[in-house]
Amino acid sequence: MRADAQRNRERLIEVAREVFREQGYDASLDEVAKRAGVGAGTLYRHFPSREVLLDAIMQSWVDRVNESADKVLTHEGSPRDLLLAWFESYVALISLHKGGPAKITKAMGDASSPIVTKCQTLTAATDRIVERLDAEHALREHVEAVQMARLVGGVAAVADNADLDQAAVRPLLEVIADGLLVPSDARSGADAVRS
Amino acid sequence: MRADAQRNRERLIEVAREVFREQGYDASLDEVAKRAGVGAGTLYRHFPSREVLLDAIMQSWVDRVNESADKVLTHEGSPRDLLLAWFESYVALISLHKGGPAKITKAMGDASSPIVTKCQTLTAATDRIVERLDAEHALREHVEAVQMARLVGGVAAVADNADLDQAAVRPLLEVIADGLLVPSDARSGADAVRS
DNA sequence: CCAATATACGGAGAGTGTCTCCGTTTGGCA
DNA sequence: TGCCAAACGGAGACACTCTCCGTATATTGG
Repeated sequence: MRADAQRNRERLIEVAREVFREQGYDASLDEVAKRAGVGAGTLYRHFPSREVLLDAIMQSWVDRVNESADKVLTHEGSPRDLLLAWFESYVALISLHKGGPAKITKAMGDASSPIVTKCQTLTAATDRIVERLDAEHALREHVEAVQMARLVGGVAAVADNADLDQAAVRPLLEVIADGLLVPSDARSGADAVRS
Repeated sequence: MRADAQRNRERLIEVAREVFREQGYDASLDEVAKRAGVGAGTLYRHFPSREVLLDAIMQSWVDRVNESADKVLTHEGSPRDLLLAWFESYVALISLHKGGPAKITKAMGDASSPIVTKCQTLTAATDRIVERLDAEHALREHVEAVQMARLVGGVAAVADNADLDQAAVRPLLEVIADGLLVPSDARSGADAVRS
């Protein structure tokens, strides 16, 4: 790739990240081009669609997802706390921009989406959490990472839509956690085994 | 109102319902006007915004909500079955059109939304279910209808986004139900009292 | 039945956003 | 330095929302 093309590409990503943060995923792409000081054609040559641009923006995001999962897994606490910690991370990660949760839950099931690899990262991270909890026999039977992702994605979508703050989201996540974990009295046995 | 105005208004609602069902809530309003055989001005005079038009479309929907709640409440079965029956009705009711769940969960918290009364209908219906289950001591403490609406709305939003079918939605609703209901062994006592 | 008039209609067009096409410019190599 | 493939830019076609105002018509009182 020619040096000027490389520069423009990077600048566009940088500016787009800024604009999307300010105005949400629906922001005008021409605005992005203008603010980056390039023509609309240049933007669309590098990023044929809004989705492809989003994909590029999210490169660094993949690292954050994995870091968050790592961090959550080092937590020493009850399975419920661990699960809730991951849920809160999850919501935060997909709610970086307005409209983010909808975008991501939509792409989740769509193999042809340009950001499908990003979603896989997220699912893989969720899977690590599921495996850990499964090893502790803390989860009910037949709990899959995809379902967990859908449930928490749903909460994030509602929170994003209705402008809920973290305090309002927490109880919703607790309900989901309680629905996924084996009831507490049954679990106390498993806890005892583990410690 | 003049007779022709009345006619146009009704025709617009009818056509809009059809177009929205076909193309989702983002369908072009000019398309609605054209298909109804009126000018764009006529449409916008009757319905200054897309939201107002949606509100008009949904008049009959209010009845359906209440009917569904009535029907669910006549169910003879476990609290879990009753709750799940309502959840499925709820999802169906807000998923009548593509984009519906997002629209409704968004309006849910927004007192200035033109369809706020419709949302209240939905919340009121959910409240009836909550009261019934509360009377049976089947719900955990501090469960509010709003939270329930958000959780199920979230699932509906995901399902709508990712094109999930009913079979895929069911387990998600079960998780939420299990998270809201008191664990089964604790509940058996309450059941005994009721029967 | 016929004005007179309030009421409603229609569609051109302004504003905004997406995306393409193609003439012009430029980076990189021989 | 000179060539040319690669990249640029922005005008403009197309789509959608919403407004404005000249035109048409339903209604009503005489």
